[in-house]
Amino acid sequence: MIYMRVTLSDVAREAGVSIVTVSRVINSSYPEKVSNETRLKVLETIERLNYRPNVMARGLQKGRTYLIGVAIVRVADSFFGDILQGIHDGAAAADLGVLLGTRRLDIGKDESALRELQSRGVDGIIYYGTTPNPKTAMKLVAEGLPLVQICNLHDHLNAPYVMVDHFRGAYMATEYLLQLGHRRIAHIGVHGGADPQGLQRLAGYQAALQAYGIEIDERLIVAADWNWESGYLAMQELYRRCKDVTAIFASSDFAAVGAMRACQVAGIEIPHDIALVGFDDLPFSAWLDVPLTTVAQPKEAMGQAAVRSLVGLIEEGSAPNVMFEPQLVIRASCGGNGKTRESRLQDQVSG
Amino acid sequence: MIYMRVTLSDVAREAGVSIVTVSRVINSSYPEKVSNETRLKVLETIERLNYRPNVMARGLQKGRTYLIGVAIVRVADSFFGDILQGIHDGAAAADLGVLLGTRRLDIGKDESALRELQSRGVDGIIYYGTTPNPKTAMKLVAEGLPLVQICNLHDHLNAPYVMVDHFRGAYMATEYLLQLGHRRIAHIGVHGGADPQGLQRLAGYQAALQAYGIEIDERLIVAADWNWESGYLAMQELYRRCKDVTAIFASSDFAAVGAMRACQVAGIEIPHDIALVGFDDLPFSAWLDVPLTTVAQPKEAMGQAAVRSLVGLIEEGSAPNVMFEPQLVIRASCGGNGKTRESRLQDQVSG
DNA sequence: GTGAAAGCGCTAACAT
DNA sequence: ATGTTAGCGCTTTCAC
Repeated sequence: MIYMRVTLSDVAREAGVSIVTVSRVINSSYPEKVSNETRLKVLETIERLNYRPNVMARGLQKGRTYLIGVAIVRVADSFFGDILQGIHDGAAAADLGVLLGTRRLDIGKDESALRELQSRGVDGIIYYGTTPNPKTAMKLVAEGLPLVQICNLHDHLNAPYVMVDHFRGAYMATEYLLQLGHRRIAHIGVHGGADPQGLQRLAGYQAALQAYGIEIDERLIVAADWNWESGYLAMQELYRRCKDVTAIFASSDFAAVGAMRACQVAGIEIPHDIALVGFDDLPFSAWLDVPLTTVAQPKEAMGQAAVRSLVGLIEEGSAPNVMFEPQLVIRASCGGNGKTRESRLQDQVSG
Repeated sequence: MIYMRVTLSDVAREAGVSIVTVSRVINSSYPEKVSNETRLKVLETIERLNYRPNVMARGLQKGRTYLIGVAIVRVADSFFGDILQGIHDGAAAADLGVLLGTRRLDIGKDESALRELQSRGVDGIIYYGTTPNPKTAMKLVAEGLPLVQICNLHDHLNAPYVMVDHFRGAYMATEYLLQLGHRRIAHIGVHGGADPQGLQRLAGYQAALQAYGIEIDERLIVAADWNWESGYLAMQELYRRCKDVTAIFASSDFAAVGAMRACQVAGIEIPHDIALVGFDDLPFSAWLDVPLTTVAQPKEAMGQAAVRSLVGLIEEGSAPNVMFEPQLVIRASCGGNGKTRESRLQDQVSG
């Protein structure tokens, strides 16, 4: 069977009125411009024919598609999944559709994803950049396409952003370790030039150390990536470099878990031998054998905020930047007064 | 600045040709119907003006949107994330856009998500149902909207499906435990009537036991949900019921991890005291303290297959059902010859 | 080879 | 209160 949609004119014909009248009934923008009798007749016909307005056709006329595009690295990822969920919920609330424009983690693949979204006529784009120099995004902004940056901030991109204060989050994590008495604190992080947020977290780590009068030891800073494996390898590298480390701030929970495993294998006990703090508060972090102390980002809230900003940009032409406060979630991986998973679960179950 | 797209007629005017000619240049369907000179001139103009075709307008004319809708429960989930990634990649390869139609886990919320997608004029829908009686989906199929079911199979829904053989996967998991010598094998699973796949996994578990001449003990079957907490609670319940269990087949890795934690807290050691098998092979399962033996589904491949099926359905009017084979991934949670995480990682790193 | 005209489903502006 | 006309950006006849 061929799929033929019911259109306005079908309804009009069936109801014995003109197309415009039906349109008026549908669009409440005409409160009392249709007689009650006609309105009822039309509504009945719509119901009977199972009519659904064609959003695309409406969009063509209005110059809007009521679609927003999301340009993120990939969706199969705990972190982006939460962000995307927030975006979706926010969009649903604003009657906007969400169009995926993912590209694989390859740096520089922004181009095609963004152009693709533009070509589909999205009203605006939520952009998670992975390039230090986001050329295509800048071009689109220059062309006037509403775009908001999420999580990552690009200096040269003239678009509002929604993100968490990475510097402050890293500072908080490091300071927490310092206050616990640690002095040899290592950092496993992402420092590729392409990742603004990784650099900000590094800077926060360094600033905290300096604030406590501790000299920065480059040997304690190990590069990793946003995944488990790299955290594992980074931990091995770190241990190769120096054995006197008592604490680690990892700039993502992925890396932290990888490091945890490397410790386990090497017979290093967490938190007894080494204290560990992560970043992001990913869903599994609370369910590890040693629940992870970490810096949480309000991921879903950020997704929703990004939609609100984008709507502002589309409709008012401007939107403020939104900076969320990170929050230190203290669990067991630094020992001390941290809550254990067990007590947390009791809270959860009883609460 | 207002965002005004460059249109065909802009290009035509600039290039001094008609709109149709430009359209012909764009659509390679007219191989040699345009003189080389004109073609070059037009292409140059397109480049200069940075023209991008308006996919929506094209769709309006063609009666297609080149958009497919994805109706899944939620995106912020390791499982759905992978599926969605597969769908996205498959769609990108077929030049299709992916529109999100998520609804929260509430049963019966299918309705609005599906209608919303229909209203946006998607060419077809990939559907993960959560209702035993998917009324809206059935109505859409009856109306002729191409729809393929993913992961879950609804008996009364006349639409092709792409999924893994849940029964067989559960059978394999249980048989593995049986071959390891276990006889008191419990099952933590999802048996709500709304979840076809949970029931199939239960059936596979039961069939394996029966094949080995073991009577089914209802006390060993505990209901859970697709999350950690419920696995944790289910394990506690199970242990309350009987203490002689030597193995557990959990019908999702989420539940398995929850059970693992409950064991840890209760001082039960895995795999020494109890062997554990999960289902789904979620990303974190390999990174647990005791890496989880589990039944893997080819999630991304299934997403891609679903797109191919949907394209077939849209373009040919039919598509075959696709049933993937589950695969038992043996790690450490059942002891014995299972690979440890450590050896796995060596493979990974060296390979 | 190229262009003019019609129309996809809808809404806005202007009648009546 | 209802209808007529025009046009959103594009593709598809059908002429030239």
